Amino acid sequence: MSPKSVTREHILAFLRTYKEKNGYAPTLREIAEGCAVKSLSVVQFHLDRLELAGVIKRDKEKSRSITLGTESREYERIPILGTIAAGHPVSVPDADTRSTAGEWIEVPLLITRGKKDVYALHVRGNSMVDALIADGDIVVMQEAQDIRNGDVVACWLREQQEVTLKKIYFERDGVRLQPCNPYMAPIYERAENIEVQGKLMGVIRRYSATFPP
Amino acid sequence: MSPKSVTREHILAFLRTYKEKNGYAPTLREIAEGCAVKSLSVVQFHLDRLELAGVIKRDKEKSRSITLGTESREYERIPILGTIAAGHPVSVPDADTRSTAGEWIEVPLLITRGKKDVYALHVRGNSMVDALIADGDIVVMQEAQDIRNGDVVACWLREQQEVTLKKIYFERDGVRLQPCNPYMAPIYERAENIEVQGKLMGVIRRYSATFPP
DNA sequence: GATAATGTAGTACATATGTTCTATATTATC
DNA sequence: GATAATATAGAACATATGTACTACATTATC
Repeated sequence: MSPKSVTREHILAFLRTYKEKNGYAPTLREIAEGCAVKSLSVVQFHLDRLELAGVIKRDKEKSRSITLGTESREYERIPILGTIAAGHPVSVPDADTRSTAGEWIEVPLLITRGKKDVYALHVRGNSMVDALIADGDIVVMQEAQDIRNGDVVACWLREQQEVTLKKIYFERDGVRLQPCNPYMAPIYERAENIEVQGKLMGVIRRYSATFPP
Repeated sequence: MSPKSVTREHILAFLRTYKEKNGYAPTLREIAEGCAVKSLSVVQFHLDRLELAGVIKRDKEKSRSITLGTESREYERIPILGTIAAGHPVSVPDADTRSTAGEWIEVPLLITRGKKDVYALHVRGNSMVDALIADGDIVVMQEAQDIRNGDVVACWLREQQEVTLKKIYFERDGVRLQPCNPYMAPIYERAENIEVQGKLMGVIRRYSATFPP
């Protein structure tokens, strides 16, 4: 049997764990040490083969530039697919385009509850303070399906050309949109004017420490 | 208005797009070139600030080791020490009592930034909507120390006998408390009347699944 | 067993890259 | 306007890091 190079497999495994742990790729010397290989050229050799096989990719003369072809997906890692702002509808890439999303965030199970089709959006601007959502927040959303009374949804108001985050109630004359801020009054819309773009699952806010106001 | 350092924001944006495009982080020189900054030390300077603010993380003397806060895959388990409500001061048990805390929550490192003395509180009531915090939210706090201008703090107003969450600014005649809702006006208090009880680090909100109204 | 294919070691080198220092400009604060 | 805080520039430096080359060992194939 051809051993298929145990060292090569070892290097590949090392790459995965190292990137998982550190968030960036190792150097040739770190690989050599981590895989008990005594020579840099050996690492070069195997990396060349791995690259030829299309398992990894790296850029010439750039340090720590190894990227893995297979991205390990795991746990509660969800993609940050874009930005939500008042004047723009939420546009979410197709499921297949999603793998290329650059930013990810891990959110508590408390929020996602293990649901599928969950993604996150950066919040830009202060147009959603009436939903108690601030500029810079990250909102966790689920794709619009099975919307029920009381769900907090992002909906696009066609006439007004804006996105709003409100509790939704389907009533006999139309739709009631209730702000999350209990001190604010609801608005009423015809069903044709609203387009539900996603269901709100949670909010993650972080107060930046050292930035001036 | 304070510019919030346009260069710093630029660098942060550059980091995001570069990592998204290449799969690994840029070097200091690449950042300098990409952000039209002429000096490496300027890049160093801003990276230090960004790291201090917990937005990025990087490892000493390692090239291309910048990771974005939103990529952090780690969690921290922190105790939920009690409840924060308008009419009651925040009472936090001693550090030694803490191990016996019954409730815990896992929060993203994005929020805690690995700091010590971090704990969580349930929010009860709607008295803090002006801080964009809703009934049922969980706030992540840090014990009151090293409070700086612009920090969001929980403070007990002695005269009024109430807790409020506001951005704090120490000015020459007293203290300015600025609501997080940018559409609301600040209040001014004498320093003797306020007692800072903790620094706000983050908020976790979960929208409960479809309770009827 | 000869020969080629494959894998490993070692070393030298150029440069890519983070660090540190000083000096100067710009902006806030009182 | 004086003083501090913040931001930018420039250069010198140490080393981290990828590359290139030769030599030797191990395994496969006939």
